[in-house]
This record gives sequence, C-alpha cells and structure tokens, in this order.
Amino acid sequence: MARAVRRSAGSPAPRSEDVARVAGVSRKTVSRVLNNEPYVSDAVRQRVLEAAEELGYRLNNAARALASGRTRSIGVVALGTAGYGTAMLLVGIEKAVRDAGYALRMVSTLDGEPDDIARAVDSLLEQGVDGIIVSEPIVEGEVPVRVDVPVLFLGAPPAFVSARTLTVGVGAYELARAATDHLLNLGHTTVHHLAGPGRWYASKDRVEGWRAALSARGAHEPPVIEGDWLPTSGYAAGRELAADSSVTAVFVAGDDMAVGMIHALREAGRSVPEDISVVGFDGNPVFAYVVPALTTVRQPFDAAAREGIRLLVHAIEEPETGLPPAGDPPVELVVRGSTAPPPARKAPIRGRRMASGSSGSAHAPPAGGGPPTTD
Amino acid sequence: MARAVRRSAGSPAPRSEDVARVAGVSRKTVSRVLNNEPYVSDAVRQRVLEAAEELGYRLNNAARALASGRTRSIGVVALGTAGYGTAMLLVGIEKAVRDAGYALRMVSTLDGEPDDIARAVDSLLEQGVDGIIVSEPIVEGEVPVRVDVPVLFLGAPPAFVSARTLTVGVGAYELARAATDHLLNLGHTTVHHLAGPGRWYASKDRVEGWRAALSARGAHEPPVIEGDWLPTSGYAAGRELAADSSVTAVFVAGDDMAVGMIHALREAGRSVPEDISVVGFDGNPVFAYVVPALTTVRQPFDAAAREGIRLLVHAIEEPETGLPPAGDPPVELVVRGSTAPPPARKAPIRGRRMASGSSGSAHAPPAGGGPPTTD
DNA sequence: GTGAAAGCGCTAACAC
DNA sequence: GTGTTAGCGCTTTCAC
Repeated sequence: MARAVRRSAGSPAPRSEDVARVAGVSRKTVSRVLNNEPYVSDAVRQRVLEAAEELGYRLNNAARALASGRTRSIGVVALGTAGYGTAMLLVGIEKAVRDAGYALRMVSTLDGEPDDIARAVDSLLEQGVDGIIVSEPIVEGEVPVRVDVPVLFLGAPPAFVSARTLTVGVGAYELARAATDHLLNLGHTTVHHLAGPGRWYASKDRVEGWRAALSARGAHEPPVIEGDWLPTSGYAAGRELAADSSVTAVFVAGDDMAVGMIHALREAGRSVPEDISVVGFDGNPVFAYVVPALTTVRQPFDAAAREGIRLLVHAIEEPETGLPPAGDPPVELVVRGSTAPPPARKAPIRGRRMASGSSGSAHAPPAGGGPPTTD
Repeated sequence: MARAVRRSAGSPAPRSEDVARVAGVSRKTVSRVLNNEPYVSDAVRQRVLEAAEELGYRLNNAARALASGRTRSIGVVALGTAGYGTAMLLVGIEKAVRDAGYALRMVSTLDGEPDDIARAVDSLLEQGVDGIIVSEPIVEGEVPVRVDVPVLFLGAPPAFVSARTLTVGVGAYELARAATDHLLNLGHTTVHHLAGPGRWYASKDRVEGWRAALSARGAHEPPVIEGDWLPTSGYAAGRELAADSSVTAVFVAGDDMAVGMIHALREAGRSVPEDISVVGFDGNPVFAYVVPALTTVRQPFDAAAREGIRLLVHAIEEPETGLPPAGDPPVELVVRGSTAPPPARKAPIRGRRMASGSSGSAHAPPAGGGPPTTD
C-alpha cells in the first residue's frame, strides 16, 4: 500500500467526490467503504477501493472531524524530563494509541504545575482530541481547566473538575513495597529511602510503598531524603548516608539516582553490597553491566500504557457502559549484585524471597563473573 | 487564562458566532482578532477578547484547518527504540515545534524499514500536517510515498521523491571523529569501532567519522564490529575484543553499548582504561557515576531539533525564499575515566587535546576520588 | 476598519 | 444496499 504515486505534484488532491465518480457511486457510498460500514456489496466496495488507490486518494481528517465531531485522536501531556522511564512510557502510549486506531498528539510540559498542565490540556483541546492522557503529573492543587472529553491520569489521582476522569496506577506502590521487602528479607533491620521530589506523585507512591513495608515489619522509619531524579542528587544523598554508620540498606526511587548513590558510597569507603545494599527503581537494562550490577524493580510501562488506553478508549466510545475490570500488572523484582545481607549478622535461613506475585530473576551475588542478569 | 470555567457541562461548545454576537461584531471580525490580523481597532479587539473569555470559547481547529488548508501542526516519525538519545531528541523536537507555534503529531515505528516509514508518513498526512520530520530513519532504498508537504530528515539523507525535502545532520560524523581523535591523541596506534546496526544511518555517519580520523593519521583500520545499540551487544563485542591482545582503544557508537563492553573487558581480565580505552557516544550524564566513568561525546540534541524545525517551518511558511544558513552545533567531547594512554608506550608529551571546536571537560584520570564530571 | 456570502471535504439523517 | 440533502465552524474573497 501507499505505492500509488499517481497524480502529478501540481494538481489538487483528489476528494471523495472524485473517487465516487471514478467508481460510479455516490459520495456517501465512498464514505461507507472508507469507514468500514456495513450495507455495501462486496463488488461496490472493491470498486471504490480500487478507484481510491488509483487516484492516490487520502481522506481529509479535518473535514471528517468537522462533520463527525470526532477527531480519532488522543492527546498526551508528557513531562519534559527525558528520563528512561518517561521515554518508555511515552513509547508504550504511542503504540497502545495506534493499536486502538487513534492518532497521537503530544504536548510536553517541563514543570507539571497545575497551570502548566492546564495550558497543555487546553492546547490539546483546541487542536481537537477525543480523549486526553496525563502522564505522571506532578500535581498539587486542582488543574483549572474545563474539559468535555474523558481524561486519564496515569500514575496519579485525578486533578480535574470533570465528570469523566479515569485513573490507572503504574504499580509504583507495590514495586516500592517489593523493593523494600527484598531488603528486609535479607535481614536488614531497616531501609533508608531516597525519594524523588516531594511534589511529584511518582515520589509519593514510592514513599508510601516503602513506608508500608517498613511498618508491616515494625521496622523503624528513618527520615526520607529527597532527590531530583538526576544521578547527581543520588551522589549527594550517598555522601550524606555514608557518614551514618547505622545505614545498611537504601531503597532509591530511580535507577539513575541509585547509581549516583553507589558511587558516593564507595568513594566514601563503604562497599556495596557488603556494607550497604542499594535497590533502584525503573529497570533500565544497562545497569546490569555496572559494578555492582544494580538490583532494581522493573516498571510495567507497556502494561500500564495499554491498560490506560484501553480504559480511555472505552470511555470515549462507550461512555455509558461500566468500565471492565483491570488486572494488576505483575510486580517484577530484578535481583542483581547491589544487595546482600547486612554486614553485622547473617541473613535469615530461608534466604531470598521474591515479593508477592513477582517473577524476578535471581542472580548469584555481587560483581564480576558471567554475563550479568539483563532481562 | 484558562480560568474561565463558565458554561455548564451540558450546553454545546460556543462557536465564533456566539462570540460575535456577544461582542456585537461580525464573525469575520472575531476571526481577525483570533488570528492576530491587522485592521481591527483596539477597542473592538478588546471587546472580542473579553467576549471569548467570558464564553469560554475555544477555537475549533478542524474547522479552521478545513477552511484554511493549513493545520498548524507538524508530524514526527520517531523510532520506537526508546533509548536515551531518541528520547532526548523527541523532547527537543516537541519544544521546538511548540515554540514555533505548531502542534505535534507523533507516529512511532519500530523498524524503520522504508515501508514502515511510508506507512507512518501516510498516516501523518491523513491526519493532516503542514510538515513532517523524520527522525534518524533507518533507511535504505527509497520510501514509497507521495508527499506534498516539506519533509525534514534529521540525521539522514533524504529518501523521498519530493521537491521539498530538507536535511539536518546531528553532527554524528564530527563527534565520531572527535572521539577517535581523542584516542589517537592519547597515543593509541589505532582505534577499534563497535558500530550500531549497519542499516541505520546513525551508524553509518559514526563509522565514517571514525574512518576519517583513522585515515587522516594513516592508522590501520580494523574491521567494524556491529552491535544493536543495546548493552548486551556491547558485552558480546567486548568478549570478542578482549581475546585480541592488540586492541588498546575502542570507540563505541552508543553509551549503553560502551558500558556493556567495559564490563566484558574487565571480566576478561583487561582493565579499563589501563589496558584498553573506551569512548562512548551520546552523553548520558549517569555514566559519569560508573567505574570507570565513561568518556563520551555529547550529542547536540536540542540544537539539532531547533535547527531542523527552524528550517522546516521556514519551508512551510515561505516556500519561495532561499533557506537561511545553518550554524554547525559545537562538538562536545566529555573526557572522563575510561580513556588513557596505551599500556605499551607513553602518550605524546603534548598530552590531551580537545577535538576542534570542542568544549569538553577534562578530568583527572580513572576511578574514585572526588565528584565525577557530570555536566 | 468592517461585514456578507460562499465553500473547504466530509458525515448525519433520512429517503428510496 | 444505495443516494440526497444539509450542515459541521471556520476562513476566504470581495464589497462597503
């Protein structure tokens, strides 16, 4: 398909009327065929398709949208921070949107303040979209905008005054909990936490998962340290933590920060994982190749995107129906070399245990020796 | 702005006619004001703006596009590979597009085969775009599609039968050359190269830059090894190279692969940078925190995106005018710990030298000791 | 400076 | 199964 390079550059683009004339049918019949509507005989359908191909006809979406009131496109408000996670999510969203038969319009916003999000949503609405997906917003406070289309919040509670908002989690709470449990299961008496910026929902979920794991064991809860997702802030936090000899385990809210932290820890003479264990968050495969290979939890980007779009499309196409139930994505803990039992006492006999529902890949302890666990 | 949350959810969206009535003018005048056209008195302009605000009026872009023939949006064909580089470029493109007053439509394609690109371009054209930007396509062969709008190829030669194609490089050739020169300047007699997949233009440019640096010195050119951008392929190539005792320097076409390679090298008992130096490509800041910190070249993502969009928008808005000249983005070499003089003989006295036009940050040799060079 | 009329290319509702 | 008639909400052209 798309091989018909017929008409010369100068002539105006063919319209459905031209196709109708060539096929010897009415405009409406062309429309029926192009929209896969029933009640068209196969013979006519065939003729129309051939005529369209021959003319190099391409549907005019602006006209279609104007006439039908539907744009067949979905808008995404993405955060400008170009991390591994954000990128993976965006790609997942694009694919899910395309598979659902919609086009993607994208607006990114650096800051994610309510006003920024409002501006982004507004511009999407003006372009024309049938639904909006707001990806991991940093919100506090209500977003001041009027919306008539369904809006999906991915990884955050809704922040709109709208009858048609949806939410899909990205499993951050469960993942944070699994990461912390992993450390506790190794025998650490408590786990420190380097979080993302406090105003991000993505941070909050992880803090809560960590906190829940701690309190379920009655473990002492150390103060949260706050980073900014960048490796530099992990490095800074690592210097701080290295000075506290009671620290034996840290759950870090992002792989990049975790790598920065490990660097600072080792530089300060604390070895990882022998003295201090570190677990990251994201699942970037490259960190299987650093020393020590990073133990982390893998975010289910694709699953979250697919589920979110499924809900959103449902809300667009069948607003009346109740939403079908959603299955939770699996929690995946990837155990590599940056975690071990604490130095003082041995790990409990039962050894390593995966978090509930996990399918993590176990891996013989620390650095060097054999191809790393990459998957 | 966007604070006007007036009309109740049920009522139909206001049209320009409603605004005209409230402001006491004609529809055309409303259109003039909204499009910033001249010949409207300030008083009237003000009245119209107020009426629009009061009604919570939002322009209908489909209608505008249908009437004017322009959509005010630009489509991007992105590669589905969610690497650091791709993500950075995409974010840069989005911002540049928005700053130019256009909206972004995105289609990603996993494979980048000519047919995939054709399909992607076709779907963009159907949605309606005033211009298209194809980001680092993997092309060989001509893309079979008819296009009427300007198309910009970012980081690749044009692959279209179209009168209006543009190209903007991403500086890969120069960067590859600078990376290789850095190694040669350190005293290595030759430099091996781990490339990306042979069919990608992004790979070819880098191979050529490396080759040029080598031949400018009359250095022997070892066979190119081919990876797939993923760290695993760097690891595999590293195992191969480790077996060859003559290898002292490698230029790797991506940071992730470089990290994989270093891991394999060290695992095989070859130390980096003492035995073998490795330079990456991309400039992901997190690799300042691995051991050894990765020497790399930084891609000018934002500059390339801005320049590309500038050209594209110019081609859209003033098709007749000759294109304004483009300034080349600076070549940035980031010297960190993974490169050093070769083991056998000492480096030339003049020491390290930056590549032409570079602004790389020098950094005292290998691992551990002081915060890494991150910028 | 401002307005009236026409029409962009498609789909909706209904007739046949 | 298929065709006819009306718009969708804006910009254009040209008159005033």
